[in-house]
Amino acid sequence: MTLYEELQARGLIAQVTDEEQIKELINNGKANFYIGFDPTADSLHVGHFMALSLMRRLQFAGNKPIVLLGGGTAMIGDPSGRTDMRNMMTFETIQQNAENFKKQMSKFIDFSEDKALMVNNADWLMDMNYVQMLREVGAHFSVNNMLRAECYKQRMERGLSFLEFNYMIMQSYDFYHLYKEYGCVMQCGGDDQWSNILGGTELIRRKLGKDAYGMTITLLLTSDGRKMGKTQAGAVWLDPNKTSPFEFYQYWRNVEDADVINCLKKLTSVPLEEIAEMEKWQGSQLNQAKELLAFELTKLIHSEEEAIKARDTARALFSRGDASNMPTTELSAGDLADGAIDILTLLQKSGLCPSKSEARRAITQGGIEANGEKVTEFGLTFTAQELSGEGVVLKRGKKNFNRVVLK
RNA sequence: GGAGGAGUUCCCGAGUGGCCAAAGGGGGCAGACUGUAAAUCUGUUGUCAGUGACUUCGAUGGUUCGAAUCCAUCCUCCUCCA
Repeated sequence: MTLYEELQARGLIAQVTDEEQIKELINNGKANFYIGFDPTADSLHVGHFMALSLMRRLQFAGNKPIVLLGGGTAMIGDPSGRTDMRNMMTFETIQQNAENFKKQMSKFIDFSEDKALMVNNADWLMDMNYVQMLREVGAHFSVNNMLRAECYKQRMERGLSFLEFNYMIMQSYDFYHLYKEYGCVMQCGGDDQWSNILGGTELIRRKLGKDAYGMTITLLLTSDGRKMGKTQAGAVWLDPNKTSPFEFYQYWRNVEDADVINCLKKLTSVPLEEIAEMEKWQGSQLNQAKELLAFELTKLIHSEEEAIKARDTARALFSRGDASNMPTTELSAGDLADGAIDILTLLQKSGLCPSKSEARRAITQGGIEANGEKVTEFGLTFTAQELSGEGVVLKRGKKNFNRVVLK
């Protein structure tokens, strides 16, 4: 099975500009390609992971990836797929975010021996001269055409600033720049990037008379059409300080039945034959598939060691209700009043409940357990002694655990 | 630049002087049922304190015993005209 066929079989390819040429390029490891990431947050999240894993697959087949950090484009803000305007970010924040991205990416992409490249478009976009830019690049864009692009269409009703309108031009210029500087002939990205990518291939053709290619990957959606990787608390981050390996593991362990197979195909490297086997599974047997998904992804993002810890903890928690690696909150002596602490404060400090009022409600509804016993009174307190050593294991609902230990 | 309209609690969306911490829906959380799934049903959903207090309806001032609701100024967004 060729690389292209595999990508197709996994359902990763959304749109391509020229199928034959792209097959030829990537199957033979001849492509210099790039994917852009705008550093608009301080960590990568699951959405970026799709693109990174595509990059890995292509690199594995001998193609050379170029990671483009959008230090410059983040100053504009991509309107694609957004219904509202982005907040403007300062240059300092963006550069800091870019640094974080860099660190996280080097875990997935092999940058050694010139096997991959990382560039930042701030290096060429920030010093751009407006008039020069308009004459060299702006002249090649038709506003009529741009307005027809899906990403702008959606915004025509809600409002679109001139700033954001220029995003496509910036991204197109990036592609043109990389083509000239590094011989980058292909751009990949999420399917929401399709029109921006076409802008680039078009610009290259008009200015240089050369062909360049584009390929988009499907967005990871749930069976009912929502974006995956979002929780109530926000995105699922790849940074262990923002989303702990255990939480990360649990997110995937808890995906709906209808989504497991799709996730396995798109996100993991589990062989397609194995996945095909699992597709026949029914009912509770799917839990094994979910466990595999969670394990594989945690291993990939964090490490095998973390994945094992998370899996063992989860298994222990859901079968016996105790384990060593669940999220832990450390208290200091200063948190206690008269050598003890009440359950409401404890729930709040552990992060299981955002406020004492909510802690109260949770207890009223019978949703709180401490060391395996249902809590029924607000007045329950724990002494320093009870909190030392193994500490106290709090449980909210069925799946939220936290151990509180006095340091 | 001119003429209108709108900004309500996580989201949508009622509320036009006291009965409003604010209808209804969505989402979230919890309980029951389950497979750490979905669907369904029930409860709950500003904060702090055990029947009460405090903060909230774009912002700031004002009128009033009393305002999300009235007035003034400002900010933001939308529609139409230029």
